[in-house]
Amino acid sequence: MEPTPHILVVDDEREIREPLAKYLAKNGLRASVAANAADARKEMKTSAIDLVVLDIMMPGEDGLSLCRHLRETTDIPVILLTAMAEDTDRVVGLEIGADDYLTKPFNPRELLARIRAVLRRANAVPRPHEATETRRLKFDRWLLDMDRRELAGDDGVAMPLSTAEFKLLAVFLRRPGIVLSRDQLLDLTSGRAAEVFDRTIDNQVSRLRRKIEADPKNPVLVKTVWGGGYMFTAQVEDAP
Amino acid sequence: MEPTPHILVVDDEREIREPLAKYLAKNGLRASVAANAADARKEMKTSAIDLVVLDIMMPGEDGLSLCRHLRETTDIPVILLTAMAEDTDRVVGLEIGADDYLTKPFNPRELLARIRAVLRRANAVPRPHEATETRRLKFDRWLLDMDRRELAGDDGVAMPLSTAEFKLLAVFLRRPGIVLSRDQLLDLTSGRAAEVFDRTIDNQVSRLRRKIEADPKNPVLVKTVWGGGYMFTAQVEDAP
DNA sequence: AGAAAATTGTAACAAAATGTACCGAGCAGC
DNA sequence: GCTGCTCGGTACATTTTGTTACAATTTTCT
Repeated sequence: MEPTPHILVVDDEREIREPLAKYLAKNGLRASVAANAADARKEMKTSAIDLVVLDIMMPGEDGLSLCRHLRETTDIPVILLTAMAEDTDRVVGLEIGADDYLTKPFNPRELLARIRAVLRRANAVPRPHEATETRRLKFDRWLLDMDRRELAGDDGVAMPLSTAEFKLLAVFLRRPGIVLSRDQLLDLTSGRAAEVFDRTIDNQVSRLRRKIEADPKNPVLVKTVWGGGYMFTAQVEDAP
Repeated sequence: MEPTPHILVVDDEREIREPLAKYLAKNGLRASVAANAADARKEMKTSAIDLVVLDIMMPGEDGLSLCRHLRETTDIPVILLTAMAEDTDRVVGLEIGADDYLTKPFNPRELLARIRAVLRRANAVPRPHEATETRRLKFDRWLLDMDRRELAGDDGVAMPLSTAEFKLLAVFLRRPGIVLSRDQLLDLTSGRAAEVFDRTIDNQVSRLRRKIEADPKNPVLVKTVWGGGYMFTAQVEDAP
């Protein structure tokens, strides 16, 4: 997949953040930095981040909050940095779903080892629908075969999908009931980052609607959330 | 973006209540306090509370009783504080339907983390298969599907709602019979704070009325409270 | 009561965001 | 090469939303 994993280091202390990024870059990883949760979110919108190293104690939005957000809206692995080795912190951090944690001060070499371990684990454990299990998904009056990349109606009639349409639909089916911004969708479907003013997703949504919505003028499956993005709103279930 | 959640701390000990509210306020939450269950009820009638932190052991009306009441008449999340870590307490508290609990003495940071977790859970659009709660609300002659973001009349005819209209209606339905100021509504719907003189909410109420009121000139569902704001006055019930 | 002030309703306008027709570059297969 | 399809970019129509202005309404003040 990815030749060089891209790590995002989020820490409000420049004396931690910068040398750490340099160290990671020196050891064959791409590294970006962010000084707070807001910057981190921005960075993740424009770059395809593979793993986040996150300081739990930061001014503004709490690290825990960002971690939980990541856990719930993406499946990007997170390694927490915490200043104190208190039990409550460990429990809370892992409850939220961090993949690992380190207590400051830490040995950079150990962090590197853990990053590699987590990435290995993340790549080994397949994402939900890239797994061997659910290869056919049912929604509304449609059935999508992920292997054949074919969409068929209730009546068995096939609806041909282009590659981009299939990818977009697959992304939606994996995240029903969640608002996805255009940036997220662009990143998730093609790995690109939106430059100036990108209407690509609008067009693809328009094309997808034309194929799967009964009445494309009044979309029911792919709702647009004004100022937010798009949301897939339909029950999705496995079809064995 | 996100409206500022408003937390109500109910505890009879001032030494707990006050510092806790200050701590929450410092961490980006709005916080009110109440010393007993009666005050808590009063406070909830005048403010739009998003979450209640409730000490289970209080003189007068019992905390458990208030919790049960909240659970049965609203869907405002509750986090219980309990002095004893006994099994009976945990069982009783969760049976009643508290969303979480902590045993005193507790780490404020942990409470903050749990508050955020509960709020996120409450705000998150649930995945279809988790959607066993109340995602369809009935009022007057209307039925609002929170998942599909669709409003339908008694006769089944759909009434299209814009994003802002849907958000406003959803906020009202979650707090029937409570006066909401324009500031609160602006915060709850769009997360904005009113600058100089903002008639945005007036307009959105006007537009919403045009769609859901039988006679928009004589509104029955969304009453205006002169000098106070607006109040939704209609029975709201779950529609399974 | 009547006048004045405060507050609300909403039409009208402006700004922002979205839908989609169309065009052309790229790319596969022939 | 040619043909047909895909897909991103552009342009323009449409929709949605915030702001302003002013009339209507309610309260307050003589």
